[in-house]
Amino acid sequence: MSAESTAAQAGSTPDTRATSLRSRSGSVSGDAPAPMTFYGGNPLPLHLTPILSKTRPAGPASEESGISQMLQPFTDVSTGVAVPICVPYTPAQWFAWRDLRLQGAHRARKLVPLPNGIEPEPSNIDPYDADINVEQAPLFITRGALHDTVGWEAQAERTGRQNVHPEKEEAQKGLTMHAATEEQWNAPWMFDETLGAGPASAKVPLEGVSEEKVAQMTDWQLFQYHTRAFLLRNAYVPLLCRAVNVMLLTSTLAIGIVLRRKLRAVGEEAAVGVSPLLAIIFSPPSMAHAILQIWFEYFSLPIGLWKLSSKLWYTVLELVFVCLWSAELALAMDNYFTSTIVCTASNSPFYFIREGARTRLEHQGDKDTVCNLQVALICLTFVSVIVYLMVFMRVDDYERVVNRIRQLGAVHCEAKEDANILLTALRAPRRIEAHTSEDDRLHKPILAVAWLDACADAGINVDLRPFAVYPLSDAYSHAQKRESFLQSAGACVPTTPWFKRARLAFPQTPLTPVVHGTLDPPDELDDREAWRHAPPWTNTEYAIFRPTPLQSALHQPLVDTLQLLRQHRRLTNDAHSEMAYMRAAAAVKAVPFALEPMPVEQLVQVKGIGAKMAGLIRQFYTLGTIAEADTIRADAAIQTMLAFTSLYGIGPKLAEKAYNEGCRTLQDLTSRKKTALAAHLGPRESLALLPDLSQSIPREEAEAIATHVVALLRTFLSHVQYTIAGSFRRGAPQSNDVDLVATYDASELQTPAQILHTLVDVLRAVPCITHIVSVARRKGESDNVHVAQLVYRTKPTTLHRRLDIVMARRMQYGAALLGWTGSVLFERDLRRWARLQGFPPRDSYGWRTMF
DNA sequence: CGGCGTACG
DNA sequence: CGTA
DNA sequence: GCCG
Repeated sequence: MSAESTAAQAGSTPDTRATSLRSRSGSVSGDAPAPMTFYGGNPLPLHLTPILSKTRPAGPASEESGISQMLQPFTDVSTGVAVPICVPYTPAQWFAWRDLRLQGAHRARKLVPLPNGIEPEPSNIDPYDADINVEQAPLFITRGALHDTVGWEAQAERTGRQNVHPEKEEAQKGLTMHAATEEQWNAPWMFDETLGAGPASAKVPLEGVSEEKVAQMTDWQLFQYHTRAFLLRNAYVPLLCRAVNVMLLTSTLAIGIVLRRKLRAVGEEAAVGVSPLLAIIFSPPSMAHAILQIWFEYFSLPIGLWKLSSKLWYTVLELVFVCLWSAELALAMDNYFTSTIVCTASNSPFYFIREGARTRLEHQGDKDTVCNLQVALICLTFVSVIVYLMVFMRVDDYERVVNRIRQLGAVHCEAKEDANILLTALRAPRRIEAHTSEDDRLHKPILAVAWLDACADAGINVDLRPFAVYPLSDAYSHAQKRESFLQSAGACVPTTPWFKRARLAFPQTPLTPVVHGTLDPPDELDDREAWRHAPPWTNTEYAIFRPTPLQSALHQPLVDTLQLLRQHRRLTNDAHSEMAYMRAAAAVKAVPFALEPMPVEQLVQVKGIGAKMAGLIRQFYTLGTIAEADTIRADAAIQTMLAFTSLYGIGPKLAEKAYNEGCRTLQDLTSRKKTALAAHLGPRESLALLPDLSQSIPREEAEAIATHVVALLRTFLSHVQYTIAGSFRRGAPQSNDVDLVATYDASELQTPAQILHTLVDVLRAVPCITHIVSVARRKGESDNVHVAQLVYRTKPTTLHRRLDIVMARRMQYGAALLGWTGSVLFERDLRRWARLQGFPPRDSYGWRTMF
């Protein structure tokens, strides 16, 4: 909603609006704004909630890498009721808690060793690290700690393995393609932006195999390897095949001529029938055909890209030659056995006396020559037929490839523009260049078809580098610096999942204990008491039981890669797979020891990491990357759709739809019809706001916004208490939106919805909001928590900010705080666990349904 | 092999 | 279907 | 895609 219409609806003239703007701007923080007469409020002194002011003392926020989320009691000041809730904490508090715990203040727990593989090693481990050392604290049986966090009365004593806890919202910066400050932030996604691709001029490396591996190979393996590599990569292999074909035809022609001349010389033209003549007739067109095929192979459009009818005609032509040469073969054989010069021996079953069987060939040697030539003709014709049939098999191969693509769940695109990977039988770089755009070559891996088979055999997305028939961009090639098993599979097709082999190379290595955050104890350790009950890292299925750092000190790159895969699953509407990746990423992020040296068997023991994830993790630490992630990064369609979803109201479905309708830039989206999905923030406005909204908000500004809004709230409402929730509350140094959870005096008669509406009216009148994305409707009194989604901006010179204001009744304040602190995974696991415990369903804030 | 968070616009 |  |  524009400022003008807002002002008009508020009934103020432009002049008074300007005045009010000026007078407010000076009082954003600190002194309360002048009471607005028509609301008759009673402003209260401002005070910040402890969460932000205590856990985030002065200092550069970016240096923080502490644990961000734990279950902790939170006392409702007004009622004195303990409302345990998760709060963020810093490395300082983490160490403080650990100290307390070592002093025996922590709750009792029983250690259960991991089933196998990880034996406690009598090491000189710093006892201070003991509880985050997997060797000593892999699994726990603890008392459930959650019941008391949400006001459920019953405390079920529960045993459960606990572990993995994560967070989910954090720096997904790597996925934000368009930074508003950059030029052309709305430009379509480009491969080289993502991958830093250079000109594809490098030679395709033939080997991915280390010298040691080669040295270990037997001669036969070496031969096989080189043969495969040759057939797969050499540009002249098709030419060679055709050359062999032409040579065969030439020989056939020559033999036909020789035979014919020889017989003609003795007046016995019909001695071996007409097969030599036919050979002479068939050969020239066949050679022309072969040359035509060479031309097709090296100069024309690839057959795979032909129109269907052209392919059919091409096939028919092949068929014609198959027929001709089959006929010639049959005839030549018949002529041989029924020849009047009797080539067969008298003891052969094919021998029989023919009427007038005789020969004018004067010498037995001449007769033998003729017979041998006829045999040669038969053989050559036979081979020719086989060669033609092989061509047919190639045609069949195309169908096979298409089927295989379907089997693998991939999509076969008729138009190569739609594809993100190009498969080809072509080998000649020139020719590949001739039939792909530079765009294609830069953006899309061009692979031999064998890659498909490798993927099918291995059951995973196999490293595509060894199958490239055209130089890949740097991003694909750089990881080759690391030696890998995938590469030792090289150009050949792996027949077993690669991780089965990889196991051999990763003997069990001692685990190195590592601690989160900085090792230097912080200077001041306040709030010791508050962290008394913080749990150590535990191997649990539920995120809610585990402390999780905002960023993993050990695995952040891996976490980011898994998150990328998660995004891909989201865009491809695979919700459950997406969740698995979210869980896995979160699990990895929370793990306080290095996963890099661990073999698959141990990785799998981490809850949330299964066979596939373990394989991917091994792949990541072996190759330096995950093959599928590279594919995704190079996938223009995915990246484009990802950018689309950065608009408010555009999710996976709409992004896909728009992409299929031809949209390639964010601008394209706005020109689409029927796009206004979100109530007051359609694609057009969302796009206009994106440069602002994609910029992250520093904590200081979040506090300023909260202070300002609450000041306005207090002009008409008493006993306001508030907290900045969301990722800020989890310790994030910056975020993309501000979640403000507020509550008020329990004796107040107005409903949260009414208050919210009043507040929004005030905000509009100020004006400090530009858009109202949605506001709760005025409903019955039973609505205890309501939400307003706004776009906040004080003056035209500042950035637009997404602001969610949550208004909760006092009874729901703690629950609302918990609900709005997140992360998403935390919320889901909280509910999952609660349901498992048999807690009755309550609503999101503790009343009707479950959390 | 079933289930995977939940409410609301 | 999108968002929190 | 993982877990029970």
